[in-house]
Amino acid sequence: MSRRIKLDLSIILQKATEIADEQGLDQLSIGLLAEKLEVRPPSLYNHLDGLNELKQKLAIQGVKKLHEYMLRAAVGRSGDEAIRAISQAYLQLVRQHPGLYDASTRFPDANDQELQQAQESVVQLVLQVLDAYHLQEETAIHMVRGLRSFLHGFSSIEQMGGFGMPLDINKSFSILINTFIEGIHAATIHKDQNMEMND
Amino acid sequence: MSRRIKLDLSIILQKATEIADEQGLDQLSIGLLAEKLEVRPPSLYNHLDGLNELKQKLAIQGVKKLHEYMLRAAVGRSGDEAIRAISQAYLQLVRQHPGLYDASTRFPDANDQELQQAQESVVQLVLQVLDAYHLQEETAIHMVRGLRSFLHGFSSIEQMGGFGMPLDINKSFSILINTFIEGIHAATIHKDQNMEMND
DNA sequence: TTGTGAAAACTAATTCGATTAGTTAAAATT
DNA sequence: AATTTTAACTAATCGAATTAGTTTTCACAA
Repeated sequence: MSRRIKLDLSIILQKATEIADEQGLDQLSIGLLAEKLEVRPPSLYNHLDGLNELKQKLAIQGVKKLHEYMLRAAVGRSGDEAIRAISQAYLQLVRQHPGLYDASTRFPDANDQELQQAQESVVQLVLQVLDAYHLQEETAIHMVRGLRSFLHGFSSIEQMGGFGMPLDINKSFSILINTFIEGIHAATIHKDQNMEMND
Repeated sequence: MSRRIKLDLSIILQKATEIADEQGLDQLSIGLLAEKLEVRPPSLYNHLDGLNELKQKLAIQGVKKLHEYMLRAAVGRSGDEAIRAISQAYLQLVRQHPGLYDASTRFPDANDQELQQAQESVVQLVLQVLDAYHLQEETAIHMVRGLRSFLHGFSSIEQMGGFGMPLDINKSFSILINTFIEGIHAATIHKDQNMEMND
């Protein structure tokens, strides 16, 4: 007989991702995961330190995949078009990997180097897109926060089934992104003009 | 000797709220709650059906309190000022009752009448505030979704310590709310050209 | 080919939190 | 004062995560 089963961290993460995305992150348990992998629960401990660490790894995967989606969307685009594209990519990531995304917002290990680096990549990508507007540095950061807040809020609420009204959700999304884009235009104060805002 | 302890659903909810707000919703357990109430865990089952029901009750409290905060903020205000006020109230609620708010987004029982009614109240309140802009009906709903998304996103990210850059968070918030308000103004299409405007 | 060591599976046992069953004490009501 | 009800309690069960300790398989060197 060959070895009962051939496990591997990446196989484990893949199956865990499937469970989290399909059944919800809270349904992900060592027991269920072991069952799907046709292995006894303790076997998983040869590859990871426990459920919590597993979720943290998923969190990292989630942010990396988010960056991947957004990067792909941003390639070859700039300005308003780029903002629309990365926003759609964000929403798409959350729709396609709700469990992974959930992990990335609920189990981020603030001390993890890899996670921080992935998060930083996302922020940098958005800042780069905003570069086209020549905003003041601080303003650009405020806008990144705004876009991120909106995207996280919108997709989270959609995931929890929170939009009750019978009105097309995708339409809301694109209208609101456009609204935000107008806001950026309004906030545009060229660096070259170098205005000082003190308060 | 008098009865060992005097329990009561409202006392239980109050203590549970304290724990959830101070230590995080995930730290709330029957065991810890019983300990804080100086009672044995099983005693709590005389007053509620379990941990899950408890969290659902907290969710309801959370939405009710959110409405309460926003309503108080909206009184006597209208237009842009009202939007700023209810937005600040939202953020304040999340800051003062992170656990309660968390419960309301993570454990809403979609079938609960009381919860639905409380949520509906919040939506109605915001719609009422937006009335001042005489938006098209659909547009108004899109804007409610936008404001809600932003507020939920911003406060959630703040709670998880997600704003890493060293830039004042309150300033971001007020700038972004103003940006959103400009967006509403831009979206303003009068339902009825004969209606009087506020600004 | 065979023996050995490491990796990674396994079984068995522990722990901890939630929950249920069944008992008893206090309070309220007649 | 007796009885009924409420709400505490103890004891027991259950399920999930984890740890301990054992055994199987595989890679590789003699």
